[in-house]
Amino acid sequence: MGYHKIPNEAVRRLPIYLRGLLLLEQGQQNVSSRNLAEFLCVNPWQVRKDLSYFGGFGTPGVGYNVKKLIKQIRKILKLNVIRKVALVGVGNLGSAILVYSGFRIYAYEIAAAFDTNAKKIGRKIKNITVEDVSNLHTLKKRKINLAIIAVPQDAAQRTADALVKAGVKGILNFSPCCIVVPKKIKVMNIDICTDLACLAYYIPAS
Amino acid sequence: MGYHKIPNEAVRRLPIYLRGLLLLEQGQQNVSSRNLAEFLCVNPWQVRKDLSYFGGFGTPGVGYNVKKLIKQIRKILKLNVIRKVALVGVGNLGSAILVYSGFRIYAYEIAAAFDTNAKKIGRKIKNITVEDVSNLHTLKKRKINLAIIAVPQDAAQRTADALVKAGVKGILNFSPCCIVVPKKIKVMNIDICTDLACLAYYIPAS
DNA sequence: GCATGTGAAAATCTTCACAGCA
DNA sequence: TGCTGTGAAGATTTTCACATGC
Repeated sequence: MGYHKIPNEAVRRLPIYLRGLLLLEQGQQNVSSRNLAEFLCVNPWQVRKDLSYFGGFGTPGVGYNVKKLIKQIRKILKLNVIRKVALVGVGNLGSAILVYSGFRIYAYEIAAAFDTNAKKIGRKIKNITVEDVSNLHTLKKRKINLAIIAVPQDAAQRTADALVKAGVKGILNFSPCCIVVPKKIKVMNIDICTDLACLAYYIPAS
Repeated sequence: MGYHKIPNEAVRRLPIYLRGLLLLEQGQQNVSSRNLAEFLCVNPWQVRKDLSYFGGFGTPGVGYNVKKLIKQIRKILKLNVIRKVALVGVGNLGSAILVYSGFRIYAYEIAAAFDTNAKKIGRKIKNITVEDVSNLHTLKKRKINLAIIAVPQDAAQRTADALVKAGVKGILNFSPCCIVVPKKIKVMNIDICTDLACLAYYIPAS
C-alpha cells in the first residue's frame, strides 16, 4: 500500500465487514474475500481493496483469519474500548434508539439520555434515567464525547451547540436538517425520510 | 443539458432541496441557488448542477420560482400522488417509524402495518391496525407497492420474499443485513448502526 | 493451484469558471 | 449587474487484471 488517502466509503464499509465476520466467527477460522463478500452481498475485490488500505491482513492462498481480522477492524474503528454515547431527545425515534441492541456489537453503549419534556425526565428506560438537557454540561466530566441527536428539527442546532460546549467530539444527527459545528467536530447525518423519498423515483410507472 | 446519466447522489439530494423549498415557500416567491444552498448547508453549484440534470428550472438573474420548483421536484420524484407504504415489523423501530411524521411532506403515507407477534396484531396505532404478516399477499389488491422492512435480521429475507411475491416494487430496509430480490425491485438500505460505528474513527485520540 | 494485494483503467461524482441571458 | 446552466477539469471511488506469496 502506498500513501493513499483512504476513501470515506471504505471506512463506512468496515462496520459491515465486521458484522459479517462476527457472524462467521463461530463457524470457521479463515475466510476468503470471496466468501465474506458473498455473505454480505458485495464484491470480493472491494473487500480486498478496502482492507488493503489499512494494511495486509490476509494470507495469499488462505484468506483472512476471522478472529484476527475482527480485532484489526475494531482497532481501526477504535472500537476496542467501550464508547459511551449520549442520546438527546427521547421521543419516538430516540426511545427506539435507546432500546435498540444493534449498537452493542460495535461496543457502543448509550450511557445517558436527555430530554426537555418534564414528563420524561426522571423516567428510567433500560437502566438509563432521562435527564434534563440542562445537565448536558456534565458530559465532559462523565467522559462521554459522542452523542446522538434525535430532537425535533427546530431544536437541532441548539442541541448541537450545547453538545459542542459540553466537549462532544462526534455527533450522529437524526434530525432532518443540517447542523453547524466547528470543523473539528465530526457530524454524520441520517435522514430516514430521504431514502424513502427517492424510492418512487426508481420505480417504473406501472 | 446533454444526455448525461443522472448521478444517484443527485437524486438523493432532491428530497433535501424539496424540504428546504417547502420551508421557504411561505416567505418568498423566488430563491437563488445561493440562498437555498446556504439554507441547506450545501454548495450553490451543486444545487444548480443537480437541478440542471433534470432541466432548466431557473431564470438567469432571478433564481428559481419556489412553488414551481417544488412542483417540478415532486414530479421528478413521483411524489405528486400519495404513495402508500406498508410497514413490516412493529417493534421499537417500526413503531417509531409508524408514528413519525416526517414522511408526510413527501406524500408518503404508511397505510398498513404487519407483525408476527400475536400480542401486537389487532392493535391500533395511529389509525393503522396491525395485521398478521400472512396478510401480506393482500397488498397487491390494496395498491400498495412500497414497503419498509423493520424486522429482526433473521426475518429480513423471508419478509423481502413475501413482499416481492405480494407485488411490492420498492423496499426500504432497516434490517442490518442485505436482502436478495429480483433486479427489478429497488431496495434502499438504512443501517442506523453503521454510521455510529464510523464516528469514533474520525475522532482523534484525546 | 489458490487467494491476497495493488497499480492502472474505468466510472462516477464534485468543483470550477464562465458564457449567456434577464 | 446578478444568476443560471454547462462543458471541462479535478477528485474520488470502483472495477479490473495480474504479479506475488503461500
